[in-house]
Amino acid sequence: MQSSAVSEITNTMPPALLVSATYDSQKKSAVLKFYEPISQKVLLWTDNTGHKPYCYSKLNPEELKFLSERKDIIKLEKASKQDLLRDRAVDVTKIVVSDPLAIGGTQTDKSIRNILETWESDIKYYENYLYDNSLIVGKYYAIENGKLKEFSYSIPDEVQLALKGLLYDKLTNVGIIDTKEFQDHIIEWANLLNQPVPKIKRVSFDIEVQSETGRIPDAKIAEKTITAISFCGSDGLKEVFVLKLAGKQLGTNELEPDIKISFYDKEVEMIRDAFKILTNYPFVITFNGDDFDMPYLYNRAERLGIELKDIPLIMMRDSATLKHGVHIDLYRAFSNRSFQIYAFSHKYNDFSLNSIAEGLIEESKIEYEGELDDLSLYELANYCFNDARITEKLTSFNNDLLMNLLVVITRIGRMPIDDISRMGVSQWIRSLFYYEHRKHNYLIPRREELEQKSATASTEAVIKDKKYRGGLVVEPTEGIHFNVFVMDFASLYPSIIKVRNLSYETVRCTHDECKKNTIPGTNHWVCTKKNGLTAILIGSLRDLRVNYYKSLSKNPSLNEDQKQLYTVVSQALKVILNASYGVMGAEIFPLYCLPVAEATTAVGRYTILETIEKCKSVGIQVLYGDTDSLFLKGPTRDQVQSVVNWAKTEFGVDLDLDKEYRYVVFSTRKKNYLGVQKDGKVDVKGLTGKKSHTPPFIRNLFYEILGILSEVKTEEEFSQSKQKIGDMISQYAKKLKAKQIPLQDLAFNVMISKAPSEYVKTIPQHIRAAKLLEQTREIKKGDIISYVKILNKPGVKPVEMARPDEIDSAKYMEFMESTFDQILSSMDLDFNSLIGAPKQTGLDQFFWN
DNA sequence: GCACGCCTCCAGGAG
DNA sequence: GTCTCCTGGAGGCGTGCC
Repeated sequence: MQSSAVSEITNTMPPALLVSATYDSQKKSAVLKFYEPISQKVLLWTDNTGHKPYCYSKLNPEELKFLSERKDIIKLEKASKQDLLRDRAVDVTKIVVSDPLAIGGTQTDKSIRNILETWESDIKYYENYLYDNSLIVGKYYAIENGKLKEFSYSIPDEVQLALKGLLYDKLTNVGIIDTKEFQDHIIEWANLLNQPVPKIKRVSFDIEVQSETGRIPDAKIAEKTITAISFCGSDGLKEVFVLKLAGKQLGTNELEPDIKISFYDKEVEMIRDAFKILTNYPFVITFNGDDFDMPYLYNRAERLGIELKDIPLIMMRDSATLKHGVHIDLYRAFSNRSFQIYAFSHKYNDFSLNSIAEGLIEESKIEYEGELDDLSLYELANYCFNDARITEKLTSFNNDLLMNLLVVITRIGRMPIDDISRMGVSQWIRSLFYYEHRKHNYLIPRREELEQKSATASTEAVIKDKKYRGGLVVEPTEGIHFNVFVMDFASLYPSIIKVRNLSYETVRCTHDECKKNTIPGTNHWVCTKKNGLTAILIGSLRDLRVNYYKSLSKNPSLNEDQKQLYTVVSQALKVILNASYGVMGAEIFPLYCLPVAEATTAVGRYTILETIEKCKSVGIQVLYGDTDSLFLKGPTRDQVQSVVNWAKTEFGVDLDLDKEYRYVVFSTRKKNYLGVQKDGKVDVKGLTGKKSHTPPFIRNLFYEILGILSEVKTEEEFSQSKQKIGDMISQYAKKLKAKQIPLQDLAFNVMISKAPSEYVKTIPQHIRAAKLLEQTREIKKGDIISYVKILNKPGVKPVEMARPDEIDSAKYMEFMESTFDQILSSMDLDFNSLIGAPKQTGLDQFFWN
């Protein structure tokens, strides 16, 4: 008999991490999920305080009397809330109900939010429960005598000391933010974020299913047999189940010796055993389990006659979870753009398990010839286990980086960890803001109340169809520049939000006397009487990251584990802060407020423009700049310091030295440059040669050229390098002309961002190729299409369908020319003369000679 | 009929 | 389903020329 990883809490619980919350529709109560790190179990706790769902109305209880006849209405209660938009108290009626569906159900004639104008009726019940009880997911709690109690680990002295230093640094509080309220927030954040993150016990699993050629099995029907199930646990479990099928070769066992393999005669027995393993772990990890593995297993189990009570899974509208444990679908987590860019620095380009694994952990899926169904049983086992192993490794590399990040973001967003892993930044920030509203008894505004503010934009975007103007990009100074300093403003937009007190309720506030506190370049003004909620929340997180965690993560007196935590916290803050401005300008964000986003970028442009003027006035040449960065040509330390000090006192922003380049090459193009740092490291920005869709042979040539450039130290060496570069390019050009380049290396790799049929306005090249591919296999959005350019008809063909003799070499030469001109033109080199083509006729001559 | 210029769509990237 | 700014390739369409 296996012991379950889960148990119901009766009366007591040792300190455990609050990880998730749900609603139990049978018991009609909120249920909390705790992870207890010593027993490594999930503990369930059902509310015993009688908390009930509710929403608010501005009608008084008398006017709402007609509701009291309903059985699902418990009571109507007078309440007073603070209305931030109008800066005054407001009387409301709290409508308390017995079931969340009474408020937000789909029955249009019954659900209260459909028949009345209501406030705070679009919040999930378990979220309400968390907010009302000031429960913070990711915090430790204990239970004594049936009562929930906060639990805090003590923080090392040197960490507390660093915090004090931050609070007494007066310079960090330029602006009108009230020091006391602001500093209380900082302390509260630090105490929460400094709590240790426990090791989370987990298992990953993966299933394989029989399938027809090119068809993806349907998880809803689950009519095909499950042939293998593999598991990989953080505790060292390595196990794979394989179904013996008639006519299948056994093959030879090439599994690593520590992997346990079991063969089954009956699929249903294999599934039952799989359920035993899954219930034995508090956390279950999958790759695409929401859409495939979990529903397939669930529906297949049902189809094979396993009773519902014996299936430990729960299917929801667009996700899947466990009755007791927590399910994290890594496909959902890694698809989050904020994670992809800010936490994992764009090391993977698409969201397939293989790309993510190659980019982050240098692992890949096992390749096989032919069909999966043709593999021997041992081969299948090996393939299947490898997927589970990679999936687990994606959560454990870098000392459990991903798990730790999720826990820390959970703390900031006050949101269950399974929701954090599935939802975007706008949802995280929504949750954080709702929590804060409840904490201070502020009424959360309805969308319509905020819409009035967003109706009028006062700036015009540079790009057509955009709502407001964004960051400023300085025209680069063309040429090669030696000894270049890159300065950047630390968290510019969050700094602006803090210093200018920006928030939905403070921008264009109701007070007449605030109207003279204007935002440059707009007709907006900002409140001078009250601190903005956004300014406090984002501002305090910004100060923590910039002044505290960045240095804590390098503090030599701390041990590795501690430093690790602070690095993770710093990264989590980076993710949140980078998104915080953007959501203010996103309609899907419930507190969307266009003037806040507009004011933020307007002040950003003002700040960088004024700083450029300041640089000029102290004699520094500014070569380029983009939004929050400045490229300075050979400034002295003193010059830099004077600008830094000026920016701090004038605007309250931190201007930091980001990089020193030995030299930088600019063309006339914005967002396009190449820089070589003092240690020879090459930075390439925006150039086509680097882009992921560029054919490998051009990208390889591009990187070889960068290799040459990284060696260059002086202007003389630079001239010498030109010869080498020329030789290299003409060598590749000759190969191309002679058709010696393998087809694979000629392929453009472009992602299809919607279903092929949805391209109606124009048919791009990769879609033309995809349509040819569709004849043999299914094409979904998110797939990467590999195609080559050919001479005939549509001009493109999928690589696997093309022949070497139909390649359009001239097209490739054109692409090479434009790609390398991006660097060559500003180095005084000409592509055509490099490859030995005559000036006038250029490419044509080169080709037909 | 076809070269061209102009605009739009699309993808990928910087910040 | 955070945002705007920028580049480059190709498709689509109208215009004017032969």
